[in-house]
Amino acid sequence: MPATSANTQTKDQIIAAADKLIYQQGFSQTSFAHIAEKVNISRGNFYYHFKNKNQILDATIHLRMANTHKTLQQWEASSEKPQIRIAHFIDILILNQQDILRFGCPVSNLTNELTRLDHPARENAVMLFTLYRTWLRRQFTLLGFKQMADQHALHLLVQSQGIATLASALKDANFLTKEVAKLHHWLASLG
Amino acid sequence: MPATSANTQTKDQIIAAADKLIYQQGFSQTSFAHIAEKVNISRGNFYYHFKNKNQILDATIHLRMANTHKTLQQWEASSEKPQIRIAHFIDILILNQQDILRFGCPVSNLTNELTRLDHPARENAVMLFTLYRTWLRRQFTLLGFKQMADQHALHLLVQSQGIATLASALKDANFLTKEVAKLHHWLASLG
DNA sequence: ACACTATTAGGACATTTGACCAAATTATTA
DNA sequence: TAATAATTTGGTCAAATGTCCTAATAGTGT
Repeated sequence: MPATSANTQTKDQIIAAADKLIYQQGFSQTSFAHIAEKVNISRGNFYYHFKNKNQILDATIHLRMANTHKTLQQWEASSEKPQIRIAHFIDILILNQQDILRFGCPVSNLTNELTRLDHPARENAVMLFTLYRTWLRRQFTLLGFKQMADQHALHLLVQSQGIATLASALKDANFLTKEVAKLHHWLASLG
Repeated sequence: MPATSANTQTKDQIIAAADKLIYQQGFSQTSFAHIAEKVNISRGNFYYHFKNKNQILDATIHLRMANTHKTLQQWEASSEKPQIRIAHFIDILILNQQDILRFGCPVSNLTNELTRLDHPARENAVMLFTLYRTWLRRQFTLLGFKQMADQHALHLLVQSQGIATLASALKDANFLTKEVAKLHHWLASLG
């Protein structure tokens, strides 16, 4: 069976599988055996692409940061109106409804785990929060807010975190839908 | 070295240590070796008091349920005014500030982990949420709310979860304090 | 065809884990 | 004190884990 071609093929597949498994099971619970099974490679192969398990975690976080950056740019390009852009953020709760109900929020999950592990990569995980916070703050600034921009950004982060946590714990899709509607109303009442 | 006396001495110590370690490190990351070190017993001793690791988890959850029940009763006895009772709930974010900043909320942490582990004890962990929800709903009912009582209860749970998550991720005690003040204002504006 | 590099496979290793057990120790009761 | 029960110890076991290493294989350029 010939290798399919590209240089980073296997490496990217490992990162993609790690990304998904870390979200679903957590970093500690995600073993090389699990990833190897998903990607169909041998365990020993990892150490050609990565120095150790922590480097896979780093690569995963960098992948998430890149994806987040891309998403934020798409939202920015989707409209000139900050309200519409911000609405996209609220809607990720709906877009990822299934996953959120099953596993919760990937950002807070990883941050929380790395915090409790006292893991050096914690800072990078927190940066995913900061990415959203900074972007939201900018949108609220464009909306005309000055001092309140950051508070509004944090408000949205608090709400989405609380909603995701409760919806996942109660496994209540209806609750999630209604809370998202509330958030949209709040956003509309601002402009 | 003679055993100190009481029958459930060691068993209770195990559960207490497990409770703390599970909060700080998570259930999976809490090993018998960890607990044994804290309680100063041998690893083999566990299987005299518990059938397996899951039974320690069960005991821990039951301990938390008992403690929560006791706390709710104390809040109820603290005042005739539901607002004051509810205020106690809000204040646990301040009371447990240190721990929350370091480890997050113990209820959602455990529920989230057990959910992602597909662990049978998940249902019991969720019951800790339900305990607070039901109690808060009753207080809001006493406050005069009927249909909205449960929504208000969920609102408080969402807020406290979001605040705890963000405060822990950002490690920002000031943010936590301010958000708690907001919650108190919201509560005052209801009555 | 040949040599050289990139990639992968598979095994070995030490460590940790939950689990189990028999022997030793302590406490209780007759 | 002697006998019985309650409790604790320390060791063993198999499975899983991250890490490391060497040999095999695939790909590339001469």
